[in-house]
Parts: sequence; structure tokens; C-alpha cells
Amino acid sequence: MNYPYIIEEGCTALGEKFVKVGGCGNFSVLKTFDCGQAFRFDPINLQDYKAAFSGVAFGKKVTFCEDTPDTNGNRIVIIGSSANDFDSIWRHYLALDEDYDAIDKAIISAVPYGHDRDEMTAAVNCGAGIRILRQDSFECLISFIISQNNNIPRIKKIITALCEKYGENGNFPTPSALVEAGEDGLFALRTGFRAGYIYDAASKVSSGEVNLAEVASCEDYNRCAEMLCKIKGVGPKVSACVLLFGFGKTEAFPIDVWMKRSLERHFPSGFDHTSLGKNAGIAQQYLFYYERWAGGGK
DNA sequence: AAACAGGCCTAAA
DNA sequence: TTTAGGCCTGTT
Repeated sequence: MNYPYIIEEGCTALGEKFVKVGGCGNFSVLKTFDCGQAFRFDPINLQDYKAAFSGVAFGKKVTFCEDTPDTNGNRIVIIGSSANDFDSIWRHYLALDEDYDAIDKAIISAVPYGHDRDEMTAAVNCGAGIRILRQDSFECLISFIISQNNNIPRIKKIITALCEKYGENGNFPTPSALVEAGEDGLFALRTGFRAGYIYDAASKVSSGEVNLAEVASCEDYNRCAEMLCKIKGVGPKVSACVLLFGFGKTEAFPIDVWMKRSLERHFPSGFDHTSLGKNAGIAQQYLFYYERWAGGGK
């Protein structure tokens, strides 16, 4: 695989720092930030780039721009940050150190020859370039609690309101800040019936009844899910999303309405995600993207 | 206007 | 153990 490396660092005409990073494989800024895993990024219009997204993660404002690939087909990415932040935050956040080419091959070869493998190959080709972001676990937990029975624009709106009202400097609020907000304060942000769920999550995390560090270090997926499901409003789907996007448990395989449709359409005789092991979550993103944004190859 | 949106909780068989 | 309603709100 090709490891990411800094080609150039500098400042824009406006004095904002940037780094130009090569060796990013087939990494796609567009697919990664358009596949619904992160709620605090929005597309921005920069004519020089194929795709650009701007947002906040880990308390830092950042922009990711998809530049043209180098002569070997390796993606170059412009990141609006210091070289220091690239090394300490964004390299890891974007999972640029993962060998996705190898993962993609493993996913395809884990599916039996014939119809099913053809379907999976099509999904992988369609979603190739997506990276599972390594997001903050608490932010992820609250975000996916909010996502239930909801749509993306409103999810984003609520999260923005949470950050503005209860976060420091517009950052994502801490558990204790949300406890202080109280269920009423959370309800006032138009969270609806999820206010009690958010409050319960904040309380249990802040009291240690649900220990996120323990979840992070636990190797047993079912036990991890069990711990998170102690929170009201956290069930199989939300816990799977949180474990996948917020804890790097890539064996998680969230099944929502889109995934259900995708599996029914492409694998009518059934699909066993456990055979994919640690790659199940990545395959899930491909199948999800294939169904939702590419119409499932109809 | 009525249905739906990246689920989960609760009550009832 | 499984199944059906209901749920805040905003948009179409």
C-alpha cells in the first residue's frame, strides 16, 4: 500500500494553513463525507477541486479538498490544517493508514463465487474510496441517538444547536454539559422524544455507569453492544453505528431501512455478514452507499 | 393532507 | 419471544 506523506505545506493567500498530502490511495473526500457517517461536515464550493468539505472534529475546524491523483493514480488531498494537526489528528481521523485496497479484495473474496460475489463486487466498485472515519465516541453516540426516526438535515440542525448552546467555543458538548442542560433544555432544541434518550446517555456516561473507555478496550463485540444498550434509546442499529464510527469496531454491521433494502435486493437468498469478520462494517458502508446514492445498480 | 424520515420503547399476546 | 402502535418535528 501507499502511505500518506506531506508533499507541501504552506499558507493560502488569506493566511490559512494547509498541507498537501499524497499517497492517499483511492480515498474519496466526496464519498467519505457524503455517506452519512459524519454530521458536522458540509460541502463547500471550491472551483479548483472535485470535492471539498468543511467542518469540525475533535475541536478543530478543518477543510478537506480532493485534488487530482498523481501519475500512479494515488489520490492527493489538500487539508486546511497545520502539518502538525495532520500528523496528530487528521491522518488517523481519515484512516489514511489503512490498506483499503487489501480490505476491498478481502471483502470480495469472502463472498462465495457466482451471483453474490458479482453483487458484492459491484457494491465495492461503487463505494470504493469511502473511509470509515475515526470519530469521537461520545459525539458519535449522541449523534446516532438523534438520528433515529429522523432525517439528515434535521439531525445536522439539532447537532449544530447542541454545539452552539451547550458546547464550549462551538465544540461538541461534554457529557456533564448535557446533564446540566437537563431534559427540558434538550427538548427545547427540538430534539423531540429523543431528549430523554440524550439525557440518559449523558448521565450514564458522566456517572461512569456506561464507561466509554471500557467499551473502547473491550474486544468482545456483543459485550460492547450490551454496554451501550444500557442507555435508553440505544438499540441494535444505533449501537452498531456508534461502535463502527466512534470506536473503530469494524466488525459492526448496522442494518437500517436502507441496508435492509440493499440486502433484500442484492442477496435475496440471505447474507451472512459475520463471514466478513473485521471487514463487515466497511462492506456495510459500500452496500449502503450503493443502495442509497447509486440506486442499487438498478 | 398525509406520509415519511438511517429506531426504539412499551404494552399486549 | 415476537408484534403492533406511537413518538417530536420538519419537509414534501
